[in-house]
Amino acid sequence: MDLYKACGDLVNQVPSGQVTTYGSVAKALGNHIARRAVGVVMNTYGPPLKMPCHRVVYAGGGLGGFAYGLPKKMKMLAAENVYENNGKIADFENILFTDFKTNYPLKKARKEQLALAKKVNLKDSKKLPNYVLGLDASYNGTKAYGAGVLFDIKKNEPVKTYRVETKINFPYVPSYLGYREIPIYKKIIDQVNEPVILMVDGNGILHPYGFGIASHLGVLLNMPSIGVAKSKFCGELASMPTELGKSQPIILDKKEIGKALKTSARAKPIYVSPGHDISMASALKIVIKTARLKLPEPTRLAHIEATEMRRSDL
DNA sequence: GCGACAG
DNA sequence: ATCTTGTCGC
Repeated sequence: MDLYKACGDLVNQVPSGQVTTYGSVAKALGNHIARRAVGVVMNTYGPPLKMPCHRVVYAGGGLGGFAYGLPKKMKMLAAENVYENNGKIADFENILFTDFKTNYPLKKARKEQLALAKKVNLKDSKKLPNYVLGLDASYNGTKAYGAGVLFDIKKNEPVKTYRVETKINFPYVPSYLGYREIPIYKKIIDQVNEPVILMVDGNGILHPYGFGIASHLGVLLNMPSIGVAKSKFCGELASMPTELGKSQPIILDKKEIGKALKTSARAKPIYVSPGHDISMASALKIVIKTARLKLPEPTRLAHIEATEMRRSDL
């Protein structure tokens, strides 16, 4: 699914003499939550996709942003008889275009997530592997650098590092992270021969639809997986964990969807949730066992590696 | 201005 | 995720 192209196809429908909003384009993509992603897409990928970014403005009629500067945006709009009035688009309500032709790609994606979410298994698979594969990605525009760190649980040490580079076609949209990063991780996992537990930078079932990237990846590849996030995506926690190595449940709709785990005395807790083919208890146990600093070693090392790959490639 | 939506 | 030096504190 190429959401960059889908975004370009929508913005190209806005006629000269009219404007639309970031949120309207997002709704046409299938979810208003993608409004910020629309701005990011135009800013980062607008030129190659050739879309009239200058016709996209804020919901209240504010001017919005422009990669080449606001004066240029206003000049281009003026050439189409669209003018500014005190920092707002004149006659905004009457020249607002929202009548997009679309097949709502994000609605399709959500439907797919909901179907796949039914396959999530939260019990431990017969025999959990002795290895963890920590996964993380770093970005420069449309280019992604992915790293996987194979980690021996018993010996408590990294064994091998995998690296991949790939083009991506999906922006970061909250609750759709899998569609952006799974293609990267698949390329890494293809090279791994040992049975592993996937440890992903992101969430498992700690997700508004119970289907974060760790669950998504685990179900698609039929592998046990764990999600480890640095901030809370959703749900409520009764109290903050204070003691090192202790956790507090995160509740959503009266169900426990994850744990806030204190792994460092001074840092904020991390958020652990099972992805697939693993229990909450085992997911937590493995994260605790592999954590020396704030983040568990497999993801921490993968993060360092992915960042280094990007920097050395500049 | 506040709160906040993983990466 | 990315843009970014030094600095405070355990």
